[in-house]
Amino acid sequence: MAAHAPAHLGTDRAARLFHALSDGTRLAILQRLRFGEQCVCNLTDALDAAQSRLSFHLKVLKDAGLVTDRREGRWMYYTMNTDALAEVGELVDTLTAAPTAAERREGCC
Amino acid sequence: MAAHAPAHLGTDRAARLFHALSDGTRLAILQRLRFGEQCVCNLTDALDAAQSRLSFHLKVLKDAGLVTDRREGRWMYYTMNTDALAEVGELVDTLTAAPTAAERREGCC
DNA sequence: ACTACATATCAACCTTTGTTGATGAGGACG
DNA sequence: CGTCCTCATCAACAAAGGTTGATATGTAGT
Repeated sequence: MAAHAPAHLGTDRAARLFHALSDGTRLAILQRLRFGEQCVCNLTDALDAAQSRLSFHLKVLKDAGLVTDRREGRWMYYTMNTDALAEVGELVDTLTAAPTAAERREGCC
Repeated sequence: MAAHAPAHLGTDRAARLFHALSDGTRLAILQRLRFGEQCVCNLTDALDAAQSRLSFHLKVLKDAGLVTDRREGRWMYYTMNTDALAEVGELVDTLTAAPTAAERREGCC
Protein backbone atom coordinates (compact mmCIF):
# COMPACT_ATOMS: atom_id res chain seq x y z
CA MET A 1 0.00 0.00 0.00
CA ALA A 2 1.05 3.57 -0.65
CA ALA A 3 3.21 4.95 2.10
CA HIS A 4 1.36 7.98 3.36
CA ALA A 5 -1.94 8.28 1.55
CA PRO A 6 -4.67 6.65 3.58
CA ALA A 7 -6.85 9.75 3.51
CA HIS A 8 -6.75 10.97 -0.08
CA LEU A 9 -8.99 8.36 -1.60
CA GLY A 10 -11.84 9.21 0.71
CA THR A 11 -11.05 12.90 0.60
CA ASP A 12 -12.42 13.31 -2.90
CA ARG A 13 -15.61 11.55 -2.04
CA ALA A 14 -15.92 13.57 1.13
CA ALA A 15 -15.45 16.85 -0.69
CA ARG A 16 -18.12 15.84 -3.21
CA LEU A 17 -20.59 15.00 -0.47
CA PHE A 18 -19.98 18.19 1.46
CA HIS A 19 -20.20 20.22 -1.69
CA ALA A 20 -23.59 18.75 -2.46
CA LEU A 21 -24.71 19.92 0.96
CA SER A 22 -23.21 23.38 0.63
CA ASP A 23 -26.13 25.07 -1.05
CA GLY A 24 -29.25 26.50 0.48
CA THR A 25 -31.61 25.22 -2.17
CA ARG A 26 -30.25 21.71 -1.89
CA LEU A 27 -30.53 21.75 1.89
CA ALA A 28 -34.10 22.94 1.54
CA ILE A 29 -34.79 20.05 -0.81
CA LEU A 30 -33.41 17.58 1.70
CA GLN A 31 -35.46 19.19 4.45
CA ARG A 32 -38.51 18.51 2.35
CA LEU A 33 -37.47 14.97 1.62
CA ARG A 34 -37.51 14.24 5.33
CA PHE A 35 -41.28 14.10 4.90
CA GLY A 36 -40.75 11.27 2.47
CA GLU A 37 -40.66 10.81 -1.25
CA GLN A 38 -41.57 13.90 -3.24
CA CYS A 39 -42.20 14.60 -6.86
CA VAL A 40 -40.52 17.57 -8.46
CA CYS A 41 -43.78 19.40 -8.85
CA ASN A 42 -44.25 19.33 -5.11
CA LEU A 43 -40.79 20.75 -4.59
CA THR A 44 -41.13 23.55 -7.13
CA ASP A 45 -44.27 24.57 -5.29
CA ALA A 46 -42.85 24.37 -1.80
CA LEU A 47 -39.54 26.09 -2.37
CA ASP A 48 -40.48 28.61 -4.94
CA ALA A 49 -37.91 27.85 -7.53
CA ALA A 50 -37.86 27.60 -11.29
CA GLN A 51 -38.28 24.07 -12.56
CA SER A 52 -34.96 24.18 -14.33
CA ARG A 53 -33.17 25.31 -11.23
CA LEU A 54 -34.63 22.55 -9.14
CA SER A 55 -33.79 19.96 -11.73
CA PHE A 56 -30.20 21.14 -11.64
CA HIS A 57 -29.93 20.84 -7.87
CA LEU A 58 -31.64 17.48 -7.83
CA LYS A 59 -29.04 16.27 -10.27
CA VAL A 60 -26.25 17.46 -8.02
CA LEU A 61 -27.79 15.64 -5.09
CA LYS A 62 -28.31 12.54 -7.15
CA ASP A 63 -24.77 12.52 -8.55
CA ALA A 64 -23.49 12.76 -5.01
CA GLY A 65 -25.67 9.81 -4.10
CA LEU A 66 -27.66 11.77 -1.54
CA VAL A 67 -30.99 11.11 -3.23
CA THR A 68 -32.42 8.51 -5.53
CA ASP A 69 -35.14 8.96 -8.10
CA ARG A 70 -37.96 6.85 -9.38
CA ARG A 71 -40.24 7.41 -12.30
CA GLU A 72 -43.96 6.97 -12.02
CA GLY A 73 -45.93 7.96 -15.05
CA ARG A 74 -44.89 11.47 -15.90
CA TRP A 75 -43.69 12.22 -12.42
CA MET A 76 -40.28 11.75 -10.96
CA TYR A 77 -40.16 10.97 -7.27
CA TYR A 78 -37.07 11.75 -5.26
CA THR A 79 -36.12 10.08 -2.04
CA MET A 80 -33.43 10.90 0.46
CA ASN A 81 -30.70 8.29 0.63
CA THR A 82 -30.18 7.93 4.35
CA ASP A 83 -27.16 5.71 3.83
CA ALA A 84 -25.30 8.54 2.17
CA LEU A 85 -26.31 10.90 4.95
CA ALA A 86 -25.00 8.37 7.43
CA GLU A 87 -21.77 8.31 5.46
CA VAL A 88 -21.53 12.06 5.88
CA GLY A 89 -22.04 11.65 9.59
CA GLU A 90 -19.21 9.17 9.72
CA LEU A 91 -16.97 11.53 7.80
CA VAL A 92 -17.62 14.21 10.36
CA ASP A 93 -16.87 11.78 13.16
CA THR A 94 -13.64 10.81 11.44
CA LEU A 95 -12.58 14.43 11.34
CA THR A 96 -13.02 14.83 15.05
CA ALA A 97 -11.61 11.43 16.00
CA ALA A 98 -8.25 11.26 17.70
CA PRO A 99 -5.55 9.91 15.41
CA THR A 100 -4.97 6.19 15.58
CA ALA A 101 -1.67 4.80 16.80
CA ALA A 102 -0.72 3.99 13.23
CA GLU A 103 -1.48 7.49 12.09
CA ARG A 104 0.55 8.94 14.89
CA ARG A 105 3.50 6.78 13.93
CA GLU A 106 3.28 7.76 10.26
CA GLY A 107 2.17 11.11 10.99
CA CYS A 108 3.09 14.32 12.31
CA CYS A 109 5.56 16.67 13.78
CA MET B 1 -43.16 34.25 14.40
CA ALA B 2 -43.04 33.74 10.68
CA ALA B 3 -45.54 31.19 9.51
CA HIS B 4 -43.47 28.57 7.74
CA ALA B 5 -39.77 29.35 8.12
CA PRO B 6 -38.25 27.35 10.92
CA ALA B 7 -35.44 26.03 8.74
CA HIS B 8 -34.18 29.01 6.79
CA LEU B 9 -32.23 30.71 9.53
CA GLY B 10 -30.03 27.73 10.10
CA THR B 11 -29.84 26.92 6.42
CA ASP B 12 -27.42 29.72 5.68
CA ARG B 13 -25.12 28.75 8.47
CA ALA B 14 -25.32 25.10 7.44
CA ALA B 15 -24.46 25.90 3.84
CA ARG B 16 -21.47 27.90 5.02
CA LEU B 17 -20.21 25.09 7.17
CA PHE B 18 -20.64 22.45 4.49
CA HIS B 19 -18.99 24.67 1.96
CA ALA B 20 -15.97 25.06 4.18
CA LEU B 21 -15.71 21.29 4.25
CA SER B 22 -16.20 20.88 0.52
CA ASP B 23 -12.59 21.22 -0.55
CA GLY B 24 -9.83 18.64 -0.54
CA THR B 25 -7.16 20.98 0.74
CA ARG B 26 -9.30 22.10 3.63
CA LEU B 27 -10.19 18.54 4.55
CA ALA B 28 -6.50 17.68 4.47
CA ILE B 29 -5.82 20.58 6.80
CA LEU B 30 -8.44 19.34 9.23
CA GLN B 31 -7.00 15.84 9.03
CA ARG B 32 -3.69 17.30 10.10
CA LEU B 33 -5.25 19.29 12.89
CA ARG B 34 -6.51 16.08 14.42
CA PHE B 35 -2.93 15.67 15.59
CA GLY B 36 -3.34 18.89 17.49
CA GLU B 37 -2.42 22.50 17.05
CA GLN B 38 -0.25 23.18 14.02
CA CYS B 39 1.62 26.18 12.75
CA VAL B 40 1.22 27.14 9.12
CA CYS B 41 4.79 26.19 8.33
CA ASN B 42 4.07 22.65 9.40
CA LEU B 43 1.05 22.52 7.16
CA THR B 44 2.79 23.93 4.10
CA ASP B 45 5.36 21.19 4.54
CA ALA B 46 2.94 18.35 5.11
CA LEU B 47 0.49 19.11 2.36
CA ASP B 48 2.72 20.49 -0.26
CA ALA B 49 0.94 23.70 -0.94
CA ALA B 50 1.99 27.26 -1.59
CA GLN B 51 1.91 29.39 1.52
CA SER B 52 -0.57 31.76 -0.05
CA ARG B 53 -2.91 28.96 -0.95
CA LEU B 54 -2.85 27.55 2.53
CA SER B 55 -3.45 30.94 4.05
CA PHE B 56 -6.51 31.29 1.87
CA HIS B 57 -7.99 27.98 2.95
CA LEU B 58 -7.21 28.58 6.59
CA LYS B 59 -9.13 31.81 6.33
CA VAL B 60 -12.13 29.99 4.89
CA LEU B 61 -12.02 27.49 7.73
CA LYS B 62 -11.62 30.25 10.27
CA ASP B 63 -14.46 32.33 8.85
CA ALA B 64 -16.68 29.28 9.08
CA GLY B 65 -15.62 28.85 12.68
CA LEU B 66 -14.11 25.43 12.08
CA VAL B 67 -10.68 26.44 13.32
CA THR B 68 -9.26 29.03 15.64
CA ASP B 69 -5.86 30.66 15.48
CA ARG B 70 -3.38 31.87 18.01
CA ARG B 71 -0.26 33.90 17.53
CA GLU B 72 3.00 32.96 19.16
CA GLY B 73 5.96 35.00 18.14
CA ARG B 74 6.10 34.88 14.40
CA TRP B 75 4.10 31.70 14.16
CA MET B 76 0.40 31.27 13.83
CA TYR B 77 -1.01 28.14 15.37
CA TYR B 78 -4.29 26.74 14.14
CA THR B 79 -6.54 24.47 16.13
CA MET B 80 -9.60 22.54 15.11
CA ASN B 81 -12.77 23.80 16.72
CA THR B 82 -14.46 20.59 17.77
CA ASP B 83 -17.60 22.45 18.77
CA ALA B 84 -18.16 23.53 15.19
CA LEU B 85 -17.53 20.01 13.98
CA ALA B 86 -20.07 18.80 16.48
CA GLU B 87 -22.46 21.38 15.09
CA VAL B 88 -21.97 19.90 11.66
CA GLY B 89 -22.72 16.47 13.04
CA GLU B 90 -25.95 17.77 14.50
CA LEU B 91 -26.89 19.33 11.19
CA VAL B 92 -26.45 15.99 9.50
CA ASP B 93 -28.55 14.33 12.16
CA THR B 94 -31.22 16.96 11.67
CA LEU B 95 -31.35 16.18 7.98
CA THR B 96 -32.00 12.52 8.60
CA ALA B 97 -34.35 13.02 11.52
CA ALA B 98 -38.01 12.29 11.06
CA PRO B 99 -40.12 15.44 10.97
CA THR B 100 -41.55 16.53 14.27
CA ALA B 101 -45.28 16.60 14.82
CA ALA B 102 -45.24 20.37 14.48
CA GLU B 103 -43.38 20.18 11.21
CA ARG B 104 -45.79 17.62 9.90
CA ARG B 105 -48.69 19.84 10.81
CA GLU B 106 -47.13 22.88 9.16
CA GLY B 107 -45.58 21.01 6.50
CA CYS B 108 -46.14 18.99 3.60
CA CYS B 109 -48.30 17.49 0.96
C1' DA C 1 -51.34 10.83 -34.39
C1' DC C 2 -51.96 14.99 -31.78
C1' DT C 3 -51.90 17.66 -27.67
C1' DA C 4 -50.87 18.53 -22.96
C1' DC C 5 -47.98 17.78 -19.15
C1' DA C 6 -43.72 16.74 -16.11
C1' DT C 7 -39.15 16.77 -16.13
C1' DA C 8 -34.40 16.87 -18.14
C1' DT C 9 -30.95 19.08 -20.80
C1' DC C 10 -28.72 22.83 -23.12
C1' DA C 11 -26.49 27.35 -24.06
C1' DA C 12 -25.50 31.81 -22.49
C1' DC C 13 -24.53 34.39 -18.94
C1' DC C 14 -22.98 36.08 -14.37
C1' DT C 15 -21.04 35.05 -9.83
C1' DT C 16 -18.25 32.68 -6.74
C1' DT C 17 -14.32 30.14 -5.67
C1' DG C 18 -9.48 28.83 -6.03
C1' DT C 19 -4.59 29.57 -7.68
C1' DT C 20 -0.36 32.14 -8.28
C1' DG C 21 3.08 35.50 -7.69
C1' DA C 22 3.98 39.89 -5.59
C1' DT C 23 3.63 42.97 -1.86
C1' DG C 24 2.75 44.22 3.00
C1' DA C 25 2.57 43.83 8.23
C1' DG C 26 4.32 42.33 12.38
C1' DG C 27 7.67 39.91 15.33
C1' DA C 28 12.61 38.33 16.39
C1' DC C 29 17.24 39.10 16.58
C1' DG C 30 21.65 40.94 15.53
C1' DC D 1 17.68 50.42 12.99
C1' DG D 2 18.17 46.86 9.45
C1' DT D 3 17.34 42.34 8.18
C1' DC D 4 15.23 38.03 8.13
C1' DC D 5 11.39 35.27 9.03
C1' DT D 6 6.33 33.84 9.16
C1' DC D 7 2.20 34.78 7.69
C1' DA D 8 -1.74 37.68 5.60
C1' DT D 9 -3.49 40.23 1.84
C1' DC D 10 -3.94 41.75 -2.84
C1' DA D 11 -4.52 41.76 -7.90
C1' DA D 12 -4.97 39.14 -11.88
C1' DC D 13 -6.37 35.31 -13.84
C1' DA D 14 -8.60 30.54 -14.46
C1' DA D 15 -12.11 27.39 -13.37
C1' DA D 16 -16.27 25.84 -11.29
C1' DG D 17 -20.91 26.70 -9.89
C1' DG D 18 -25.61 28.58 -10.28
C1' DT D 19 -29.48 30.89 -12.80
C1' DT D 20 -32.49 31.65 -16.67
C1' DG D 21 -35.09 30.87 -20.69
C1' DA D 22 -35.51 27.85 -24.56
C1' DT D 23 -35.67 23.36 -26.31
C1' DA D 24 -35.83 18.24 -26.03
C1' DT D 25 -37.56 13.79 -24.09
C1' DG D 26 -40.83 10.88 -22.55
C1' DT D 27 -45.54 9.75 -20.84
C1' DA D 28 -50.75 10.19 -20.72
C1' DG D 29 -55.00 10.97 -22.56
C1' DT D 30 -57.95 11.72 -26.46
